[in-house]
Amino acid sequence: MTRAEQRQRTEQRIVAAARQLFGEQGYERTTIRAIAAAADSDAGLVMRYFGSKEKLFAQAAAIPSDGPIEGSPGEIAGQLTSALSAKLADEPTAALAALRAMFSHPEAAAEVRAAMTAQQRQVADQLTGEDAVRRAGVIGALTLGLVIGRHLVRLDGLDASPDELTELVEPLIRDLCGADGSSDRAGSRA
Amino acid sequence: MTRAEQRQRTEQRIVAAARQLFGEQGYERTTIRAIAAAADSDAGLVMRYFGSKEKLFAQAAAIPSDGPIEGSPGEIAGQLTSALSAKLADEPTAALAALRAMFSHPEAAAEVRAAMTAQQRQVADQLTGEDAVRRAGVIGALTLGLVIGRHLVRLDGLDASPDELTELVEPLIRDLCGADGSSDRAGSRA
DNA sequence: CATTTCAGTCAACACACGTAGACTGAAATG
DNA sequence: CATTTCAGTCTACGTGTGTTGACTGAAATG
Repeated sequence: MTRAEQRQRTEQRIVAAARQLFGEQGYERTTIRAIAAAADSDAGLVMRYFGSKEKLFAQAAAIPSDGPIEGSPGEIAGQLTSALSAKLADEPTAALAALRAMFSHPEAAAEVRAAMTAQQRQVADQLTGEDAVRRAGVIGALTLGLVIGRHLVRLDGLDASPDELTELVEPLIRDLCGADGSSDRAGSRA
Repeated sequence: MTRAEQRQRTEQRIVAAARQLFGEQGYERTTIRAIAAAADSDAGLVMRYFGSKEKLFAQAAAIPSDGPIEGSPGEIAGQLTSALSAKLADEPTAALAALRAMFSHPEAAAEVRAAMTAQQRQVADQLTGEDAVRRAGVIGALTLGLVIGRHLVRLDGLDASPDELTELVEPLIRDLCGADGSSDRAGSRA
């Protein structure tokens, strides 16, 4: 096995171990030594390859962005719903690491905020009404709550299949997008 | 000033400082020394009064429970909405400390899970339908996402007034409670 | 084959943390 | 007033951390 290959594999093992441990225990409780051990490697090597714990975290906890979101309110609702469904289906390890760490680690918080803000802005720009930003915010909050509630907190009832949950949530998202029959939305009681 | 008074005031200052710092920085990043300094006190004294960092945290991050939730689906929706509204209005410092810490501190996670599970069970017990637990879970996730999104992550759009947000969220909660006109709920597309 | 490069290992540093214990002076007690 | 109690302060210990740098042996290079 060539030297470059060997190095690449080791780096990958380290990043994978870091992702898992950061995701399970958060930033502060995860030590370089533990990561190195889990990757069958050495703390000094981790430092040499990634420079610092901070940089390793940044690399391990980068959040993959969802695709672009566009179209009519109904289409937007559909795209949001299926993006949510994907996040419920498998454990998004990298995102979980960022999510878990964000509450005690400002840089991780910025990462999550950036990822969510980008998506919300896409949504808000294409919804009509003066409260579009607010509605996009509630959609973001709902998504955030579901992902955290399912993967991190393991709330009662959120261990259902992704399909069962999506079925329940989809009408809410459609409502918030204003994708229902008439042109003005729900607030039937206000 | 009597000695008992003096002690009580000092303990209160310490708990208040602990609540704030735990809420701002999480469990691990908050040091006994920093708490003592913020309370104009001494680390050794904090130890003597509270025994350990762990015990101080438990006292500072105890989550006050909402009142009982009961009645028809419509009433339940109303109670949930006003409880949510309260959580959006002022910063629930103790709960924020627990919320922020829960992601890196297992004991805090248990605290939050217990508080939320208790409320969800109350709701699920009084809703009809086989998916009651799931619906209560989604309500919990929505609440969690809104509180975290507003106070911890400061998501776009969630900085609106509590009334504006409540107005937007209430129909969703009513829907999840099955409080709408007809007896079977939304899922018009399923 | 001789030399250089570099992945991997090991030991050690400086620092910050939770925690323990000795000490001081004023309030409580008789 | 003499004694005890105790709030508050200071110093120090042990431990675990991120990080550094020296060392080793095999792969790369000429």
